[in-house]
Amino acid sequence: MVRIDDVAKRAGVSISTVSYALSGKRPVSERTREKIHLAARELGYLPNAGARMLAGRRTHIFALTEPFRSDTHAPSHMAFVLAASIAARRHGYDILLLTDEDSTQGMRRVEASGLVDGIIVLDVSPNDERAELARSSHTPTVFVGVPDNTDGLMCVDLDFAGATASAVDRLAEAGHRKIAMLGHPAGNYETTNYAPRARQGFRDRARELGLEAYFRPLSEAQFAAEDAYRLTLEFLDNGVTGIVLNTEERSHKAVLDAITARGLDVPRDVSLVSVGSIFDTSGFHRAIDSIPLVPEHSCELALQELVDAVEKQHVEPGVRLVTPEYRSYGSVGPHA
Amino acid sequence: MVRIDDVAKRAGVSISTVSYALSGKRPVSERTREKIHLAARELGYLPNAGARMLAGRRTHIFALTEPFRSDTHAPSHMAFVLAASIAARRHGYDILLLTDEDSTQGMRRVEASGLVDGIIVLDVSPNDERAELARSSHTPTVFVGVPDNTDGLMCVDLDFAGATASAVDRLAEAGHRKIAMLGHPAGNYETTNYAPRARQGFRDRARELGLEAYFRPLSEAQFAAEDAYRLTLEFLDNGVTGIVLNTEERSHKAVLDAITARGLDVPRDVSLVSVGSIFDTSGFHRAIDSIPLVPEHSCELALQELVDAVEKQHVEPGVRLVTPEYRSYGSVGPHA
DNA sequence: TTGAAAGCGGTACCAC
DNA sequence: GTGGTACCGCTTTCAA
Repeated sequence: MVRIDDVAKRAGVSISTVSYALSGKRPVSERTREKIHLAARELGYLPNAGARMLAGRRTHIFALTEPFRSDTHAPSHMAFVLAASIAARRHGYDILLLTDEDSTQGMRRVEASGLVDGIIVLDVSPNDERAELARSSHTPTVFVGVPDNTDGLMCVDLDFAGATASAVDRLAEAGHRKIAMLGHPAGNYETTNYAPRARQGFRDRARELGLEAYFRPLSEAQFAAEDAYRLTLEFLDNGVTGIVLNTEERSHKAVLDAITARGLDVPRDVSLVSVGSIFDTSGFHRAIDSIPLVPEHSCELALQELVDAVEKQHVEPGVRLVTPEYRSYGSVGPHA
Repeated sequence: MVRIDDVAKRAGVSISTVSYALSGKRPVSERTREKIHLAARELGYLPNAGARMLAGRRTHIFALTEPFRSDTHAPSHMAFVLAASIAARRHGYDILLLTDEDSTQGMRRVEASGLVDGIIVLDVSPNDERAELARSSHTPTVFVGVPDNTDGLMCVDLDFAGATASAVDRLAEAGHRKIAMLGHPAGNYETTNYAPRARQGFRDRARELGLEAYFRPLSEAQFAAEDAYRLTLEFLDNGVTGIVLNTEERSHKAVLDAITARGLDVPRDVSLVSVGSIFDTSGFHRAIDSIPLVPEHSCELALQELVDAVEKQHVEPGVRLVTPEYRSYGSVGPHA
């Protein structure tokens, strides 16, 4: 194993100068800096992780806690893990997976052993037990998602209310006066925080604009697509001309099928906007405008917060909402 | 932070005795052992990770490299990551995620910095570049999957050939003489190692038993289900009475649909065995016998190998195949 | 059966 | 701008 002394010797300087030259924590003359970097590169030197942790009180590792529940949607979940990991690497941190059945146990463990500099919490539920733990922890922690009680917590999430609101805006601009929203399975309005926020944004903005607006949740997951089909037919038969979708992928297809079944066309007769989807809505037979949930955005912001907290040694609690981004694929047209 | 001196003080012994009592690397009298464990528990003591790495030359962390390719099947992938992580924890190790675009880069990094005690390689391709790296590495590495050249490598995988062979056995025992196998998309027979092995086991055993046997791959993923439907009809029309499935979930449904479409019944007219599936085949409308790919089995075996190599400081190269396990759900019946 | 003390390989303070 | 060195908290050898 190549040690810092090896680099120092080869560059003809002291080990402290090597340390400073590589960390940049103290000015070093251009010439020595180059010599040192060259030597380090030639030797393939990387500081020993353990020594760095011990002496520097910094591990350059973040823990990622993610309870794998039975209802976990694997593709979304993976996208978030991957996005978090990539964002972390960009800041020079590695990700340690915390998969203990009891998620608080893993957090306690890494905290007590000083294994990580910070913790990223995924898959946040409204009354998440990890919230309380984070409050009493000395390890900076960021939530990707929003629990009910956010006191003293750093949270990052998509602005779901803003997203549905701007979907309503878009439909209103196009002249639609009677709109509807298809939501998640009803249970999600109890077990998640984002579903109600999305609904709220829809209702509030529709009221502000004086639109006639209907909201319908789906029933449980396995029947969601059938539900979406049936409810869409209902909407259409009631003269709805703009629909906001906040559902999983299969229901999107079902909605398109229902519209076709009535002999109608998007966007000629009906306009569609998908909100908070993590999949690609431009790939459907009929591409659908989207205000997507982009894991990369949420995670990048979360990591910035976390790195800041770690390196400034001071956490700034608060909920940061990612600004929704409208992606136009031509599924919204003027009201006939 | 609670340090070892705190525990030593509270237990009234020296720090070396605490270290030995907790690691068990040296006999300690029953009485002191108890005192020390009590003190440690009361104080919530866990050894500092950095200090342990530095002094003990062991990090208790394994790296997990998993290139996320576009064709990655998220649910399977997640199941393997989770299984690996759980198996690792059971052995007292944590998992560090390596998601660099260039997978060898991450491996080099953790090796040079001594961040991990070992490496787990997932999603192995036939000519995996990580194989060469593992050979020249001093960090013990285990492959979950089998590359073409396994010289000097530790590999673990399901015995796919054995699995299809025993599926053939089961059909032969039930009196079927004309059987068929539905395989993966054709490309997988070039880009993966397990697909050809499964095909091989099917062909060889059928030949040994003198059965009339047909093998058909599917076309690319998005048309797989349609293919499966069509090919199944062909099989049935040609008098095939036993079918081995080595495909993803949707094609299983398509096969069942095709059988129904011909007015036939499982297992009265046709017998079915699924091989190497990672999903639950007992949940279909018609439950299907299965010789599954169980991530927990592969990962548990892989972790045992890796832990052994790390703790005995000696790797024992070789390919360990997990013995297939036949799960009977009543989809195989006697040949009419 | 137990204790004292020498490292492990860096970081960062203090001098110059 | 650069170098010497006292830690960081644990493991493990050596001695008792």
